[in-house]
Amino acid sequence: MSKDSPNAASPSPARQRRSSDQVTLSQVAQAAGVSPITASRALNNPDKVSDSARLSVLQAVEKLGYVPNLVAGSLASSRSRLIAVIVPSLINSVFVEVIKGLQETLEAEGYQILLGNTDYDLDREYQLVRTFLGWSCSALVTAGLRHNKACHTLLANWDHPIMEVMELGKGMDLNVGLDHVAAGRCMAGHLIEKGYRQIVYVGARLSQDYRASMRYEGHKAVLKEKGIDAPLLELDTLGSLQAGAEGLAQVLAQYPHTQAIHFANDDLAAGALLAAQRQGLSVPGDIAIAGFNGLPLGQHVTPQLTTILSPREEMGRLAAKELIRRLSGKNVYRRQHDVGFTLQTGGST
Amino acid sequence: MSKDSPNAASPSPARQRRSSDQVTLSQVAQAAGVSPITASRALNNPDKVSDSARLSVLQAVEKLGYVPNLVAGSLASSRSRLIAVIVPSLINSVFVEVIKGLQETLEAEGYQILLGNTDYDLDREYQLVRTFLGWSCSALVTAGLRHNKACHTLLANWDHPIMEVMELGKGMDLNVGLDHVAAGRCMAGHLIEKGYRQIVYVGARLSQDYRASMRYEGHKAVLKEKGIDAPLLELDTLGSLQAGAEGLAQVLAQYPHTQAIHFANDDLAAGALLAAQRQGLSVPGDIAIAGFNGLPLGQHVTPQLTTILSPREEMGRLAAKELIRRLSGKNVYRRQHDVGFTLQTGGST
DNA sequence: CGCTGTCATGATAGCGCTACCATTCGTTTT
DNA sequence: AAAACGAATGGTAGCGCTATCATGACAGCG
Repeated sequence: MSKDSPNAASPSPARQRRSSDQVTLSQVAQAAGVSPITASRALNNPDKVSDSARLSVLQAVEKLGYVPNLVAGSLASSRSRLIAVIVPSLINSVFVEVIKGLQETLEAEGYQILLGNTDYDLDREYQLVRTFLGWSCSALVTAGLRHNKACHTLLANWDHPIMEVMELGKGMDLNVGLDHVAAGRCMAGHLIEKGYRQIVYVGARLSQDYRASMRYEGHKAVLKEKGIDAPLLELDTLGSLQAGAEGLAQVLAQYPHTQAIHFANDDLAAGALLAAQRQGLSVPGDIAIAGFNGLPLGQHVTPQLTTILSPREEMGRLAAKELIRRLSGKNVYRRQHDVGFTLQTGGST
Repeated sequence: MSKDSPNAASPSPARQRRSSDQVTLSQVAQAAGVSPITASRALNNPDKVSDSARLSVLQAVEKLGYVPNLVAGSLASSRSRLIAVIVPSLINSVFVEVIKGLQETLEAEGYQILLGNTDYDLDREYQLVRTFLGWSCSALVTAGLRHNKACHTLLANWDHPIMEVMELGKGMDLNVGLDHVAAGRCMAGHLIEKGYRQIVYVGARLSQDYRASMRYEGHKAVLKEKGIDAPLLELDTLGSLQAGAEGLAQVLAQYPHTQAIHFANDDLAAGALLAAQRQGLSVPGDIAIAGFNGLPLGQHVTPQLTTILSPREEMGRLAAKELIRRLSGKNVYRRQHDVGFTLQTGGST
């Protein structure tokens, strides 16, 4: 269906634009017998117009099936009610849960989410940020505090709220997250306390998932304090149940005396636990297993997985609330929010 | 004085707009010594300008740190390179995987995703569609073929591609999905073939997740053909491991002679399987369990879960490719794509 | 040598909406 | 009664970009 309407043979219309048959605000205004600007106010600042004007505008909207052109509105007002959200991965359910928390809160306030996925690539992040700034987003949410140089300068000169989530630290603007080093310390402390001494930390793609390596730092520090070695095994695949199973196998091969494995996340840990089960290994008798994140799965396997519960949806919701507060003019409540974490001990350690 | 630059101290500037300090294309053009329209072409239709012009424009862009204002561009061209994606849930990983497939394909072509979540509410979907149309999206992707009346008329009058995914049928425009009734038949057939006769179908919120109830229809039809009763148990919570465990308990209570349970999805099925394990029930000896989706988890539990594998990322990728084809002018390849499904038999049946 | 065709570039005029003043009118204040 | 005020409304001028047409330069061609 090609949409060429220039059938009327007007000899010299000078210039012609494709007439987008769309209903415009002016048409609504005309139908309602008011000026366009009043119609605009009736829709966007209802309390700035009289009841009668508002009513007739709303009726005209209904009658004509008017759909506001948000692009034009944004250009005119340089406000878009779009929020850019940039995450490193959609496979990892952790980020999806944060998005979920963001979304339910932001949508309720009339904001839309522009979603970007960097696949753990900071250059990709920069490109996404550039694009999103071009949409005059009202704010930007990004996972993590690390950005490349270009991205950093771009954001530093941007005069809208920036929210960095997931980890805690000195960010560019607003920050909601948790202390991953502390989380690593916490779990390592737990394992020590349980009497384990031969403990291997297993992560996947640590250079990308640098938050997992921050947890390893915490883990290592605790073991160091006790004079214990902290071997690290890095898998080359992304975190998954499958990878966890492989991690278990590699640990057993490389460090046969291992008593406990501290996995970088629950996907790995659960994968290892289920694999151990298949192989007839006793957990924690033969090997203890711990994870991170507190995924539901961990509570349904036998034994239950010892893990650290991170409040992911809550993180999204809190981030959204802070952004909304900021966007409504109320300036800065707190720049940094520690959402904390909870050690959840299960039978697996 | 033809144009008054905003910094010149004109005593009575009559009207003043907040001068958005942002670098504009005109400034770039000026710095490059070309007209704005040439600068525009240099960025958007590089092969329409001379090499020298293109080069100087690109240098000016770099030097001034120009970020194109996509809002203005979209208004002028009524093309936005935004794709609206509307899903009913983000908790259900199935939709996230479709989004992932869409995204990796669309982003590569320079499209951005505007994400909306209906929470299985068709009125909410209508609101989202309205908003998204206001952004002059280039296309819209929505999960499912069912919409409310208002949404339907709105979309029917919209002259951009509409892609309905997940299920298969007569859609508004393009459609990529699978036949859920057939999938239900397939699994029921498998269970029958395995010799089970007392089979309960367990779903969660079937009025919302109507695709699950389509699978039930298929399931029921097969049993009917064999003259077997097809009891249905509907859970009131959303699909989750926890709900699956509860489903198992309820089935055992209400239908003590049950030999097999056909769950609406793998979350439920895996939850039941793990629960059975905790309770010392033998699967499939005491009870057989089947699911739908082919989540990785199903392959890691013992016994492996019998399920139906649906190509979710593939569905997203295919949908994106079809959209891109359509958006590039190449008209309609095929309006409807059946991505199919695969029965994956595991030890659980 | 004029005629047409192609290429690179530019001038102009919006896209549909809202910010910014200006105006009107009825009501309050001094 | 005059002045001051606030509420409702409207006129105008853009927001920053691109579609459309117009132009000039130069090549090919009868």
